[in-house]
Amino acid sequence: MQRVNRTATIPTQVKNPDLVERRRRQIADAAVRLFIERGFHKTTTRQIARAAGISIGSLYEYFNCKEDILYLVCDFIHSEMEQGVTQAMTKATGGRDALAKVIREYFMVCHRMSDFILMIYQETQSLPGQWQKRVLENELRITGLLVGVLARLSQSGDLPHRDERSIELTAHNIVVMGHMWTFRRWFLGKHYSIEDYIKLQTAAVLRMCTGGQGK
Amino acid sequence: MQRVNRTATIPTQVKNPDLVERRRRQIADAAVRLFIERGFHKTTTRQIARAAGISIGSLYEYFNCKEDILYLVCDFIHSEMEQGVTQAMTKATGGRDALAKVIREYFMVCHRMSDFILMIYQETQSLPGQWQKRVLENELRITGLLVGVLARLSQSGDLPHRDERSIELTAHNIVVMGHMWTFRRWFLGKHYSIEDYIKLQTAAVLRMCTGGQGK
DNA sequence: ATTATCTATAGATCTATAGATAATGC
DNA sequence: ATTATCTATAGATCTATAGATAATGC
Repeated sequence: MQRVNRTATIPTQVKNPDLVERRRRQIADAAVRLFIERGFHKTTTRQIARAAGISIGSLYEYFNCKEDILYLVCDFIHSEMEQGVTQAMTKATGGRDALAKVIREYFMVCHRMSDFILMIYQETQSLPGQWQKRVLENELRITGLLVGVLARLSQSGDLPHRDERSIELTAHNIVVMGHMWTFRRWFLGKHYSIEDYIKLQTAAVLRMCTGGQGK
Repeated sequence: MQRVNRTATIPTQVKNPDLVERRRRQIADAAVRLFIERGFHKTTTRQIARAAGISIGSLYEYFNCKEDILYLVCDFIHSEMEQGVTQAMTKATGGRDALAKVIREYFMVCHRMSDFILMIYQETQSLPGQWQKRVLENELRITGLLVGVLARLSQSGDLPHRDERSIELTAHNIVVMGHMWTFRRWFLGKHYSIEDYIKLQTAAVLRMCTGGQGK
């Protein structure tokens, strides 16, 4: 696993690295719930400290500023997304319905992480430029996983051949369809179950991939 | 035209309605630029007043609170979107490539309004619940315009028949593909021109609509 | 004696308003 | 005399830190 210490980029006053990791996780877990509920700007550092069960003073031993917390939260979320998507990949090792399986697994990850994905859409802009960039890189890496699958299926003949750009854009489309379930949930959730959504969108993607040449 | 006074919902101390309309437009125009650049929360009411060329005191004669300004800004944006999309519709009155024309026009509207659409994605959550709901209704109304076109094309035989839900979801997909150009622009813009994007996505949507039965 | 944590608060904002002034219309 | 605008600021936060205290390890 890529168990890199994602926390390592953020400076701290505290010497014990295990403690740093533990406390930061604890703070991030408390913070993300507040960010989802009230948004980043309306959440105060005091509220985060209280929800994490530490003092405001301690909180600032583990982070330099409020934005640091948001960055770590985003990073944790992407890390979990990536893990989920990677796992989803393993369930699709070729065959006619390989793509359908991948889509199902990916959409289920989005469904499970709905609130978190939405928060990233809303709050990425609140990060300092340097870290905004990193968040976008994470986003791109996850899309890249999908590109990889499509390329393999295309090569193995389980999907019709299409040029590289077309494959890439299809991957973006699938990724965004998963996100769409989170940011249009206020509508979609009223009219479709997640199973309906998976079924209909999978059919649409398959037509999109195989259509126009009657395979 | 639906020249309802969209401003009418927000109370004001000022008696002259024309003046209210004019000043609010002036304030909203200044505010939206700041919101796009710095985000809603990092923009202060003083900055808005200064950019609009009035005093902070006057500003509060036309709005009760900062959130009011954001709401009006969102409403203006949706109003312009709707107008753009409605106009786009008129260019597609049937025939084989009717859908392609609609998609092109719609994507061009998104391209033109890129920054504004992105802002709505990011800041809708900053609105009070009551107004969040209205913004989502606006969003739905615009999607409804697309549903209408697809339904008509489906009925006239210019598109294969499909059930209602499938049509509805296709409309959402097209709408979101337009938005995707705005919120993935940091990546897409580096690899595709808007023309590339329109061409590839139109092909994808057409396969999605006509695929699987080789029409 | 070193490391981690806490309390208390400095300092910097920012929203929204009160009360004074200027502009407009009869 | 009514309506619109401005200046100046009350009042309420909120972030981040300084300095004091508690816990840990040798």
